[in-house]
Formats: sequence, C-alpha cells, structure tokens
Amino acid sequence: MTRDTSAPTTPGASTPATIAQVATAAGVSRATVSRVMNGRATVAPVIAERVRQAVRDLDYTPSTVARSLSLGRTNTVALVVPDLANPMFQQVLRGVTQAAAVDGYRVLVADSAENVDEERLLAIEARMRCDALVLCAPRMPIAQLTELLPRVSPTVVINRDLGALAAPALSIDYASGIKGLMAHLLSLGHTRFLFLGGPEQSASNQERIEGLSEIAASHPGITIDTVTCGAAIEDGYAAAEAVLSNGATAVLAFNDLVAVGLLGRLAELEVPVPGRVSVTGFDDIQFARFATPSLTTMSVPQMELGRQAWAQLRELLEGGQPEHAVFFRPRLEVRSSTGPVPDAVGPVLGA
Amino acid sequence: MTRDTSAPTTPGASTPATIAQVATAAGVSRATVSRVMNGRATVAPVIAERVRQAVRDLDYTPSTVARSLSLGRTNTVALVVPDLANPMFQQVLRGVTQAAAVDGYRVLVADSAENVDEERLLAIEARMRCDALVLCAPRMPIAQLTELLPRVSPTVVINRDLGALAAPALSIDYASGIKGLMAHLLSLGHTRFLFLGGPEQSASNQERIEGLSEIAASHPGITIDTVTCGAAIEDGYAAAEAVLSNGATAVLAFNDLVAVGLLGRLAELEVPVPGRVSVTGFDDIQFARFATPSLTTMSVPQMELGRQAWAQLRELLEGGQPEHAVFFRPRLEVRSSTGPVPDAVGPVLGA
DNA sequence: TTGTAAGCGTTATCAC
DNA sequence: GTGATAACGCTTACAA
Repeated sequence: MTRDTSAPTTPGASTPATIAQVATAAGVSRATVSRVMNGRATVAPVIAERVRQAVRDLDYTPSTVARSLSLGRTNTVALVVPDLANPMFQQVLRGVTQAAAVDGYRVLVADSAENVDEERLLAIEARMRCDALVLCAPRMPIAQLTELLPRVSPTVVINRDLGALAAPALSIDYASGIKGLMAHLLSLGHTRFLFLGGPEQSASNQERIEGLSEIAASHPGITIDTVTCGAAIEDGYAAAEAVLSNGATAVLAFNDLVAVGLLGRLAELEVPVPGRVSVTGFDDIQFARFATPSLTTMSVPQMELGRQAWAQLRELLEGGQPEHAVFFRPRLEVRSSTGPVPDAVGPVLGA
Repeated sequence: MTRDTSAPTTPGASTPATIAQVATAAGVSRATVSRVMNGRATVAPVIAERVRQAVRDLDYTPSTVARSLSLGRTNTVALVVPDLANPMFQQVLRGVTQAAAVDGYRVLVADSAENVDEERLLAIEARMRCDALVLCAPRMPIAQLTELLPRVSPTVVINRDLGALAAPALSIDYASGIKGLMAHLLSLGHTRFLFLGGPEQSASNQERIEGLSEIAASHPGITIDTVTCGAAIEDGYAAAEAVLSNGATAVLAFNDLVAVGLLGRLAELEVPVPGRVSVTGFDDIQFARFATPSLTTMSVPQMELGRQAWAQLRELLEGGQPEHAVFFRPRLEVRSSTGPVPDAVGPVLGA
C-alpha cells in the first residue's frame, strides 16, 4: 500500500500508537510488547515495566482489528432480528449482550426491518464480521433457512421450530402456549373465541393456529374465529372494531403488543374488559403486568432465550458438539384481563 | 505465525476461501480479484467473468477483518447505553441502526448496565472496534466525560447537555419540557405537585429539577414536592403509596416508564386518574399512548435522536467539521391522564 | 489492462 | 528471556 512514507516509528500526534512505536520507545522488540500486553510467559520484570511505561506514555491500546486478523477471531457475535421495535427481541438482545459480555464478547445488531428478502444477505454479511450468529428469522422459508445455516455456522436459531434441521435451536412451544391460554379461557366458561392472527408466513403464527385447531377438534361445542391482524401495537388498536362486531367473548391476541393495542382502544371505547370480552396476549413483555387491566398472557423467557443462545454459541466456539434443540414451554400468567364469560353475548343484553 | 504449512492455495473444505485461492482458481493475481470484487477500474470482461466464476465456485466472501485492517476502517459504529431495558434507548438504537445501515454501517451495542464505573472502559473498548461512537452516559461526571471524549473521537454524545464542552451533542431540553408539563397542569388549576425524581446523579434529572425550581420561583401560590423514585417501571409502581399520602393533585413522573408503573398500581388501587390525581410522564414511549388512561407526556424524538447521531457521525467521518450542539425541544402530548384539579383534596371529600 | 510487492498491526514460531 | 520473521487476508501505488 505504501501510504505513509515517513518513519513509521514516529509517535504521531493524533494517530493511535502502534505496537511498533511502543517497542521502539521501550527499546524492545514488538514480540516482547505483545507478550507484556497479553501477560504472557516470563518477561524480565525490568523490561516489562519499561514496556508498560511506554504504553502509558503513548496511550497505547492494541488494535482490535489487527488482533482479530492475526487470531482469526473477532470476539463479536451478531444478532439478526426481524424488528427491533418488538420488546420481545429487545429482551433477547439484552440477554445475549449481557451473557456475551461476561465472556468478553460484544454484540452486533442487525435489524432486517421485516424485510424477508434481505434477511439472508444480512445474516451472511453480519456473520462475516463476527465469530457466530444468533438468528431470529420467523418468516424465512425453511428451504432458504436450510441453505443459509451451513454458510453462517456456528449459528443458533431462535424462536422457531427447525423440525428435522439439525441445527442448534432455541424455540418456544407456541402450540402448547396457546393451548394453555385456551384451557384457561375454557375453564372460565368461554365458548366463542377470536384469534387475532399475526403475520401469515410467520412460523410461530402457524404453530399457534395448529394449537388452536387441536383444541377446536377436541371441543365440539366451541367456535374459534380467526382474523389476520399483525404483530404490532397499532394492529391491535385497529382490530378493536373487528373484535366488537364478532360475537366472541374471549380474544386471543397474537402477542402482547397486539393485546395492549387492543386494550387501549377498548378502554377508549369504554368496553369493559373482562366484563364484555376477555383478552389474552403472548410473550409477557414488561408492560403486560402494568397494562390496565393487567394482561393475562403466556410468559416466554425472553432474556433467558438470549442468554441460552450465547451459552450454546460459546460451547460451539470452544469446539463443543451442537446442543440438542431446546424448547421452552411458556408459562400461563393469569392476570386481570380475563374473567368469566359474561351472562349474555352482544351489546349489553343481560344485566 | 506460520500456522498452516500446507499449500495456501488449497481450496480448504470448511475454511472460508481466501482471495489467494480465488486468484489461483481464476489464474490471475490477487490484485485483479480485488479489483473485480470492488468493481474497480477496467478489468477485461473475459478475465472479470473468470474471476466471478471462481468466486462462485469457491463461495468466496472477502474477509471483513482483513479489509478493515487494510482500509483502516471497520464500517461499524458503537452505541453505548446505560440500560437497554429502557424503551427510550431502544428507540435510539433503532434510529442509529436504521440510519447507519443505509450507509453500509453496522452497529455494535454496549450496555453498561447502569454501571457508571465501567462506562469509561466500555466506551474505549467499544470505540476500538469501531470507527465512531454514540455515547449515552447520563450519569458520568462531567470531568470524566471531558477526559474521555478526546480518546473516543469521533463521538457524539446523546441526551445530556455538555455545557462548555465543545463536542458534538444531541440533547433534550428537559428543563423546558418539564416546564411545559407544569404549564399544562397549572392551566388545569393544579397547585400542589409531586415530582417523582429519577436517579440523583442523572444529568437530565438535574435539568428537570432546575426547570421545576424556576416554575416554583415564579408561581408563589404553588407547592412542588419531590420524592426520589427511580427510572424504572417498578419504581413507579412502588411509588403509588407515596403519591397517595402526599396531598398533590398532580404527579410528574421522571419518565414514562415510571408513569406507567404508577398508573398500573393506581388502577389496582382503584384510584381514579385523573379524577383523583393527574399523572404525567416524559419521553413519549410507544406505550404511553396505549396506557389506560393514555398518558399525557412530553414527546422526545427518540428514533430521530439516533438518526441524527448517525448523520453527525457520518459528517465527521467524512472529515467534516463537528456540528454545533443540537437541542431538541420536547413537544407536549396532552392525553387522558391529566385533567382539572379535583374539587377537594384528600380521600374522597367532595363529590 | 494486469502483476508485483509493500503495508495495515497484531500474534506466534523458532532460533539465539 | 528476547528478537527476527513469517504469517493473517486484503488493498493499492507503481511497474510492466
């Protein structure tokens, strides 16, 4: 390249000091500086101190990039998520960040902004800068995922069932979760249900629907309607009218975001919850407990998902065997947004 | 180092292909491969195609680390925040991530977990892996900040007034914001106020207090009590009793998180809002609008803060002059959690 | 238009 | 114990 033709050992004013400059200043070789910096082997105390002094004088910090190239590892993991606006993924991010930090790893975030097409390239690009990948791609077709995974290994996939794919995965048992919610609502006497569905290609949405189908099959007396809604808070807000025009006494929102949006709109419309309709969410985001009424939901260990993801990656990075796929079974959180079925259905009949 | 003594041009099975392997495969020099990869200059079409074929065959992707070392830039920015759990910072993260992505930059996150002591080292460490830094350090003493900033330049500081410090900064005018809230509450007839204060060392908390002092000084007839509370939703929840035992008819929470927590608890206690007390927040996080009652708050352009931060950094990275410090003036969002002062103060007297 | 070779800043091997 | 020196994989003057 031959960029700087001046003496490379000149302690540039603004340019960060290099190991060579420290070596010159301390009157030793670069190798020795490197040893001191890494607390390696036995360097004569006198020399070591001389090096440390030079380091202080020059304000030297080793170049991470150069180390990465030499060591062949970056000490960085990437997290690819479909939407950073979702509190669920924010918690996963926190979990990964905190757990990785303990092992001296940093986290690079990549938000695909729900753009399924870009997700593949984003993951590959992110993986190139890092030693490993945490991939959250609920909408990516399984075929594409299959092609992608070997390219970005080591990677752990979060939040979707990989089925036969032999890759490390941490998933939520959404089917079981939604069945748990249904069981709760059934026990309260509800028979007419409305499911506010999430994005249709979403794997977890499919799982929820399958769960509901099973319940429907085994409970002849009930009806479960489905309306495609979305995954965002605004979607829930906008769904209030659909909810009211439907005769259901219990609404299962795709997630807490949708549920909170719905709750907000219902409050504005002065529709009593759970007096008129019961509402459930999914995920148990931080706000669920503080919503009014507090939201009955399925608790998903969001931060734990992130922490476990890092734990598995760490294992892989150390040359360990891929873990088995792990399923988290959500836990029912009964709060105040669900209650007994009202005496009569429809706009204020009984009472 | 001399790690791999075997022929370096062997297309290793699992190891990622290098530029040298591509060069060999295509029968050209590495320089030519580099030119093709970067769409450089005029490479003979025939040769270029041969290179591209080799790239495809070998599944070659250039090493980002090696490029970074050679180019002297990583195409990465770091964001240092005190607490990723706060929706405010999550939005800033989104803003930075989205804006930086447009220019081909990725974002590294570092969460200091409210640990003020570690923040300095964290920032330095993060900066080393990146080309620039977005720093959110509301509690860092100004002296330490002064020492730190030159070391991590280029950096833009977010969310605090740097005063005389000549560094790029994006701040919120918290004093003006809280005064706006007070003006609103005063217009509703309130005279007894309670401020639920945030972390005491927090710069923005100080600014809020100064704003309140000014109002107090210019309005002899009113009283403004202060209770140190915190910045988290749980803190607001826990503050409900203190709020009720205080005679105030209007409560100004440190931020929306605190306000939502308070609202949640007040609802549980069946305390009418704003019937008994009015409540305000600060930040206008996503959930503020959907709280029950919807929260009157000061809107802070959170994502915009992130976007602008990137815009300024980009300018600096391109060799531009540091921008002047920018202040965002929050905008009052009147919603349903504030209302006229109740007829009588205390546990249900009038009515 | 293409190749040669130096250089980015580190680490690690191997003599001394 | 310490110092040359060759990598790591890429970019880019400069020569051909």
